[in-house]
Amino acid sequence: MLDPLTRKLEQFVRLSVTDRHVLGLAASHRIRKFAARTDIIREGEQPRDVHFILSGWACRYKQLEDGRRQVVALFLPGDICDLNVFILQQMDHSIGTITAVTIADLSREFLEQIRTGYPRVATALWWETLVSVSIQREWTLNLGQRTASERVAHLLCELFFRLRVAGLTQDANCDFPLTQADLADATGLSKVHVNRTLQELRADKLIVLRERTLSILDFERLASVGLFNAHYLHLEHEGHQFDAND
Amino acid sequence: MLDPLTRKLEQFVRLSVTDRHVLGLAASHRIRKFAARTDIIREGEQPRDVHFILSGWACRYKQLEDGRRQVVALFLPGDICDLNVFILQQMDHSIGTITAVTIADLSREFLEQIRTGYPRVATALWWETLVSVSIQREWTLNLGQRTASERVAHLLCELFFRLRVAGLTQDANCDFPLTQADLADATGLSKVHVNRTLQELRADKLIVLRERTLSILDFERLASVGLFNAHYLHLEHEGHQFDAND
DNA sequence: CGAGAAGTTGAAGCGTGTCAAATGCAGTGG
DNA sequence: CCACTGCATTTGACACGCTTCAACTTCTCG
Repeated sequence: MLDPLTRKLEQFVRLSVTDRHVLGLAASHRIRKFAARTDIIREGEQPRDVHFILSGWACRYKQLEDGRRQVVALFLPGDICDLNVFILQQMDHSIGTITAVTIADLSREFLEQIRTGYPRVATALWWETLVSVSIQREWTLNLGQRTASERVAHLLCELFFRLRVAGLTQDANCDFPLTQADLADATGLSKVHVNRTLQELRADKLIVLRERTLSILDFERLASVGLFNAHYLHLEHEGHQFDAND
Repeated sequence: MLDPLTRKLEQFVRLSVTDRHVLGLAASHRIRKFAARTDIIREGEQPRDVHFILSGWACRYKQLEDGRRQVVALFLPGDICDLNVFILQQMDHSIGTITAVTIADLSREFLEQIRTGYPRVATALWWETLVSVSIQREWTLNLGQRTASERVAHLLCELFFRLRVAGLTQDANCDFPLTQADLADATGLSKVHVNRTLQELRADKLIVLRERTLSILDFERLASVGLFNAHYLHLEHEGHQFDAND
């Protein structure tokens, strides 16, 4: 079994044995665990490390002074939070856990070492960053243009897709620890309306969602309801020019 | 007068004479002009260069199949579009001009040269990228949580702030080439509602906006209406550890 | 078994969208 | 110089998607 960081980056670039070795070391070095519903880092704090999620779900969120809360990104196992954000002086948002989470801290020094000595790994990290930015743009589109049912359907498609790539689905099923309140914060809808929207999707025989498990009954139709097109996830893996030869 | 790319990057990092020299060359090498309301690159195409905006306004936008359109970012003079996006196979969005625009194309080779030989410049480019991603997150918050008048006020504050940093304001005034339709696409509102919202801001003596010129009558109050806080623009310039000594 | 969290339901209100028409403004050609 | 054209802005009336509030039910877990 590959270590998770190698697995993640090989989505983008084929790595050499030494590449894998250095990643395996990095991802097993400093491990931290967090309980569900706690903050890993808060707005205003100074970021120290890059976080690699080994297990569990987390989110990036921003809050307005009056308490309104927007989840601006969701992190699944294998995701990397805030590559090189330590260039900035302070966090402009917080990162909190949804479930219990295990992370590997990747140090500034490690990343510097990658940058200078492991170009393919650096490329893969770049790629991962660009994908997460692309997802951010798609969320902007989601919030700005899609209706409630489109938003929810789109988000479910995206998450299922990303989980599948991470090997965290069984057939059409996956763990789904988000509460309706979480979905509301991520889609910019009220809890009540998320509830009604989910009922609509259930009534249309598109999904089953109960006991923290999601089943997609008809991905095609769900994708069409959510106007979902996976292009923005950039999973093409056609970067053969970057592949290792050894 | 500094060349514009040096000016931009010195927002973040103090550069050496050689740093400036190489940037001056890069930003004067391949220059292209585009008319207003044309596309620089379209969704699905393969990106070739990074674009540095010498003059004019442009935007990044995404469209749904049925025509709904979301502006996900605005580019002002001095902004850089899509740093290193050429790692990806194809554009997941389009970039179009608002006004006539002049860009300098920065080649892949130039950026590679920077990465290996000009670490402070590379850091500054990184910083610029991280800021643009931070802006993207703030827009997500804007669309997800703020009301119509908050959204518009917030956007006006952000643009005025960015223009000021770029030296493109005179006192409380600036050129403002966005139409109400553009504002609608950027804020996820309808044109009609943007119109009413602007009237509200005008009635409250917060702004004057006519003949493509914006005047901010009371920035403090406009910022408070829009729940605007400039932190996310990361203009602190405290990265002294990165400054050049020569 | 009890208590708090998560989910569900109904009713009412409002913020924003939609539609349609009028006005203003700038550029173009006769 | 004026009519013509087209785009941007403005206005009014109405519709509706979503929010809010409040109560109730169902889960979860110590």
